[in-house]
Order: sequence, then C-alpha cells, then structure tokens
Amino acid sequence: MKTAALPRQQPPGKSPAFQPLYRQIKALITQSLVTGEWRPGEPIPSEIELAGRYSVSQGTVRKAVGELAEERVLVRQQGKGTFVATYAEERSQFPFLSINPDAEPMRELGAELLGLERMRDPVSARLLGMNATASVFVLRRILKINERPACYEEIRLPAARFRGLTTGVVEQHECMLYSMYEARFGVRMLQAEERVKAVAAPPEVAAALHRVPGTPMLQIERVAFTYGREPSELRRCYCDSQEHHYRNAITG
Amino acid sequence: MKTAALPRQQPPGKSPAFQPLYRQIKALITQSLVTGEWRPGEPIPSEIELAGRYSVSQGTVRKAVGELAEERVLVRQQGKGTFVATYAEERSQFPFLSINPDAEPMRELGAELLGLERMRDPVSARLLGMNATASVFVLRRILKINERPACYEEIRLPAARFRGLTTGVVEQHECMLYSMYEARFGVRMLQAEERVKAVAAPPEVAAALHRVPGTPMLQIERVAFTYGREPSELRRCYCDSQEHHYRNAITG
DNA sequence: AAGTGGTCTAGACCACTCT
DNA sequence: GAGTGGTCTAGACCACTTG
Repeated sequence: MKTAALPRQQPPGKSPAFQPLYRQIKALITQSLVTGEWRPGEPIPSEIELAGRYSVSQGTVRKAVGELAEERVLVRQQGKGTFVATYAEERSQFPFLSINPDAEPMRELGAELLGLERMRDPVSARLLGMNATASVFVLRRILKINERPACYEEIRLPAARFRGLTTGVVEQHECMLYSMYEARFGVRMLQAEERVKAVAAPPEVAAALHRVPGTPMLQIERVAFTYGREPSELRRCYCDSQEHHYRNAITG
Repeated sequence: MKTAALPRQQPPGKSPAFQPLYRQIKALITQSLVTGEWRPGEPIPSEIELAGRYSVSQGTVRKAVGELAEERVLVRQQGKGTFVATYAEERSQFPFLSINPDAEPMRELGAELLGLERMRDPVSARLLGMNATASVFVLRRILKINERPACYEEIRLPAARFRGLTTGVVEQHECMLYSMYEARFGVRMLQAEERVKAVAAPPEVAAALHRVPGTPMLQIERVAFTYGREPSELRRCYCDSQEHHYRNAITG
C-alpha cells in the first residue's frame, strides 16, 4: 500500500512547531469556523468530502473531527452528519453553571436584570486583552434557581465585540446569556476559568439576596474564552451558599 | 481485505448492552489492572502483544489503550512502552488539589498531622458504600502551602481497605496521601467530586488557621473514587481563602 | 538494530437517518 | 437505497528509546 505523497506543511523531525497532519486539518477546520464558513447549528461537510477537500484519508479527517468533537466544538450524529455546536437547541442546558441546589434537583433558571451600562475600565480591558481605553459593558443581575435568588452577578463584556447590546436584547433572551452571545453577536464561549473565594457579602449583595450583610458567600470570578482562547467575558458572582453549592468533578 | 471473524461478546444491534470491540478490550485491560496483573509504575505488554493476546488488530488495542490514557489510567511513552499510571514518580504533583496561592506560584506543600482515630460513623459508612456498622479512619491535618497554613482537613477512609493505617505510615509519606494510598494499600484514586460552600469558620478551624472565629472560609467536601468508581475517601476541608483561591477550568 | 508507540492510508462492513 | 458517522482490519512508514 502506498503512503501519502502529500505536501506536509511542516517536515517531521527536529522542527519544534511540527504538528501531525490531523492537527493541521483540525486547524483548517477551526479556521473555517472562525471565518463563519460553517455557523453554529449548521452541518459541516461529510468526512469523505473533507477528506477530498484537504487531500487526506477519511481516517485523518476523523481524527481531526474527533478532537474537535471532544472539545465540544463540533457535534457528531451518526447517520445525519457533523454539526457546529450551538447553545440554541442544545439539551446541555446552562453552560459553565457550577451552582446547584443542595436538596432539590435544578429545575429552572431565571434572571432579574438590575442594570446595563457602558464604561471605561482599564483593569477589565487588560484582562480582556483590549486597549486600556476601550469600553466595556457592565451588566448586573440576580440569578434565581428554582425561583429563589441565588447569585448576584456582575458581567463585563468588550463593547467592541458586543456592539449594540441593550437591556432589550438581554431581556429578550432571559437568563440564556451565552445563547444570546452566540445568536446575536456570533461569540461562542468554549472554555472558562474560575477562581472561587469565601468572602463576607458586601451590603448591596446581601440586600439583593435578602441576607444580612457579612454573610459568608462564594465569590466566583470567571474569565470565559471563545475560539482561539480569546478572553471575551468577565464575571464576578456572589453566590449564597446556604442552600446551594459549587459543584466540581475532577479527573485524576 | 477480510473482516474480523472474531467472537464478539455481544452481537451488534438491538442489545442495549452492546459495546464495541475496543470497549470490550478496554474492560479486559482494566480487569488486569484491578487484579493486579500489572501494577502502578509497571509497563503493560506492547500493543502488538496485546493484539495477539486478545486476537484483535493493533488499531483496536490502540483505541482501548487511548481511552485509558486519556483517563490517565495508563501513560504512553513513545519508544518505551505503556505504563500503569502511578503517583510515585509522576511529575503531575498534587492530584486533585484545586487550592492555589493568589499571588505567588505554588512551590511547596506541607502537612501537620493533628490526629488519627478509628471509629464507627454510619453516615460516612453509607457514603463510602459500606455497611453502617463498618469502621472508618478519621484523619485530621493542616495543609500548608508555601509554608503557610491554608486548610484544615478531615479525611475519612474505610478501615477495611486501609487495614493497618497508623500515624507512622502517614508521617512517613508526609503530605502525599494519595501516593501513600497507592503504595501501601494499592488504592489509586481516579476521580473526585467536590461541593464547595462558603461558611463561617468553626472555632477549632479558626484557631488552627490563626483566624478569628467566623471568618468566611471555603468548605470543600470531596468524595474520591478508585477503579470502577468505588468511593474510597471522604474529605471535608476548610480553606482560608484570604490568600488562596479554589481554581477550576471548565470546558464547554 | 530492534522494539515501542505515533501517524497515515485504504478498504471493508456496520448502524443509523432520511427520503 | 443512498448517505452519514462508527468500527475494525492490514499494512506501511515514522520518531523515539534502549542496547
């Protein structure tokens, strides 16, 4: 059986930047996602078509698509095709939400919008990889789990990426912010990093969650990333953990 | 090219319990790990040998081993072989540790043993999947990060699995409990689930960590699982989050 | 040089979905 | 029945490690 006489972008061996063929294919597919050639919810070409397009075997395409599927960038459905992942129709509700009720199951998520403003904030701008003078949107809301207030959230978004954001847009999508980001602004969040601390609730947070000031609460700081690991959202969340907890599954 | 005329343990199709061949191979390999045929740190047979042993192709073995490597049950080393994962020589220090210093990098982990007792505890026994009258070891200690006290931990272990545990054994392995479990008792932890809350520090915890009672602290409850997802360790940790935080990376 | 895992191909058959 | 992803095989070549 003859071997692929295909042009490799990097010769194997010494080169530190060498990537196997399937990684190169993976990068090409990712590129098509970034440029919007295939949009969330849409099918991408079949494996056989992609193999032809990139002049590699189906197996190589499978390995590239497999990694993207593992990262939940793509979703494979046997018999139907491979689709760009989307929050819109996904049954995997509540992306990135680690807060759960202690006793009951999570039934319903709601949000009460407190305010939306646009401002300059050099610290946030830096964390979002922007120029220090760039504007950010600041959105404050109360998260309700099973109809009880659970969290006070402050969300910071780069104004450049979210041009035209209004309270109307937010209210239209209720609590499904990530679904809104994707549908209205084409920004899909893929990863997030959180830092959790225990703090005494500041007065305005305590008031909003109907607790006495100073109640111990979880303070959760999150940075969320889009394609290419670009930071595109900052959150600071104060969570009342008297009836809720932060859940995490760790693997070795 | 002829197709495998091999005995499948489950005919494909309707059967809900059907598992592809590589999963069956994976189960057989896992079995050999459970029985101790291959022990932590040791190499398992080469892919070609395994293919012969199970009468499948190397590709099928690769897929089974690949999944186990992803789950960090096995470790592949190009040119050398495939090894059973172990904490002993691993550079991946501090398994399951989510606490990090805010400012400095994590340099050094230390522990001060407060006590070890054996007792009956029906609640813990139930969580560990044991008979309610079974005994558990209770181990209390203070975790020090970069030489500063950071956490107060209570650890509960099933006495049956950890027969012969003494303070001497614990002190000999210092803070490396998981490495000790593996080396002394053949119990390797693979997964853990944590629930985090913010609470006011109880008096004895506050005293141990040199804080005033009532200081907000993270309360982290953990269940850790061995092969086959058997719960084998319970932890409750109070963590002073004034100079530390709980870190979590979430993926989609 | 021999042995190991890592990549890639080519082709077969299967299960599933849709028309 | 046609098309899709899912599994499995067989064989080639590569990179890496060890003697």
